[in-house]
Amino acid sequence: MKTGANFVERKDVSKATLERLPLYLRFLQEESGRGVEYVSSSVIADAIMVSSVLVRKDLESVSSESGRPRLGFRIARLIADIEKFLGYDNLSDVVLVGAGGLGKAFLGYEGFRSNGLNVVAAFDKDEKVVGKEVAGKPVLHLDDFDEFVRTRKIRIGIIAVPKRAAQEILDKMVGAGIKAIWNFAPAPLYAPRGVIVKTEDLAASLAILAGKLYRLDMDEKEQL
Amino acid sequence: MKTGANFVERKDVSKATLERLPLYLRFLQEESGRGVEYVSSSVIADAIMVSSVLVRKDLESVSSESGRPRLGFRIARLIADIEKFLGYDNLSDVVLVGAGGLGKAFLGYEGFRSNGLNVVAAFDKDEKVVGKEVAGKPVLHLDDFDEFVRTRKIRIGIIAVPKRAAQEILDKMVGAGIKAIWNFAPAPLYAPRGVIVKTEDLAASLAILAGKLYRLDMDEKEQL
DNA sequence: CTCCTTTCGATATTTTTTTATCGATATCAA
DNA sequence: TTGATATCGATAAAAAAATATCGAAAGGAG
Repeated sequence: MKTGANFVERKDVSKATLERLPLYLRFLQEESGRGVEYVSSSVIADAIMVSSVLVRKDLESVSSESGRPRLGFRIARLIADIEKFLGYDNLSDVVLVGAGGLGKAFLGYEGFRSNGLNVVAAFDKDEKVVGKEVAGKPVLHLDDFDEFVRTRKIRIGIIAVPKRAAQEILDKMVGAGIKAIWNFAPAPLYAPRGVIVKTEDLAASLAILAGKLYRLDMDEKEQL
Repeated sequence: MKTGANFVERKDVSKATLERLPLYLRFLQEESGRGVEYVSSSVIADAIMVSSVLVRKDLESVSSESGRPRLGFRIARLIADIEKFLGYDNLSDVVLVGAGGLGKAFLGYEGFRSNGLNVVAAFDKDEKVVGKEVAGKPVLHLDDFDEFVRTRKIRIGIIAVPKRAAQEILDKMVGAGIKAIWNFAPAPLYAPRGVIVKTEDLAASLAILAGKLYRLDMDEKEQL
């Protein structure tokens, strides 16, 4: 057999590190907002609930400046470094396909902007929503998708359509030049090499949580 | 310093395995629906985009029956085993706090049900939404939260409120006896031991995707 | 100025997760 | 019946990620 997923994942930081960086960033921004100038790895560690060694290791890969003994890291610099590494310095435009419940929620979701992301428009086929605005963002007809994306050179797309339509939308996105896709349809999708797909299975995520709870209960019973 | 996160995570399966099981389950259910009776590890592997060895290893931890050479695994049995392991055999009731955009989306999200989860009601303070129904689920006032949860013995909660209210809601949930919390507010929350919290940072997730794309671009430029 | 404490950063170690390999076995076809 | 082969499961190896340890440096206290 062949070994599966062989996605784009260059650069030297681990996937796990990549997932922690935004958490560090958020914490640092908060501290910075409160006037703090320096922060030690253990403070970050406690806030994020990881070990301080891990924090230092993570920061090492992105920081342009060493931490200073007895003081810690310069927050301002750290923020700049992480943002640069994550690509937040150029606000990324994002398009969304599917203006149902979840789609609308994204249009209004606070916090994208602060992470350097900008959902510029939604697309749908349903005449009932096309032409309207949600949270100030236009809902356009899917027929206009291709041109819109091409002319704006948008490279990030969110899929929030029913399962059965998801693959079709993905293909459409790829055809329009989109390079990174965040998929919320509960279906595995196939994309050509060079296109990054992250499927976010909400049901599965919640299920994992429920599963943990379940097995926790079991353990408790065993102990009695 | 102290080593960080020390959460509930007993039983022998790895976290990574735990995250793949629902994906296997979904795939198996689809196949089963199409009348297939047996499936080999490589077929699952291809669908989920992992290696077949990994699939066998994962299944080993939960399956009550060995796979059969040349045939594969009995789908029906596998589904039952995974569901049992994940705790899907007792439909878990879930409550949601925050009936804004994201909250409403969850109330209507297809796919929870099929994963053994049942969002029974939403709670909010906003009089404009309280008393209404969304996707057939009632939106109740937050004042009734405690009683509702206690009498129904609900143990899973979803937080979909603005950041500033999140910790308060978490405390309320814990007070009402909830043991597992899925948090969508972009804030780190603190919970007592024994309560599982999974913070789902949508902005960060999208940011990670954008970051990958960004660094991919960088690499391409370097190569030219 | 000197000592003390905090914190870093480098290295080594452990743990976890994934992949590779290979003999055994059960089904299918002739 | 017999042989070919897809597929499993066990074991070993590799890779990846997290943790432990410790000397060095830098700021603060006396």
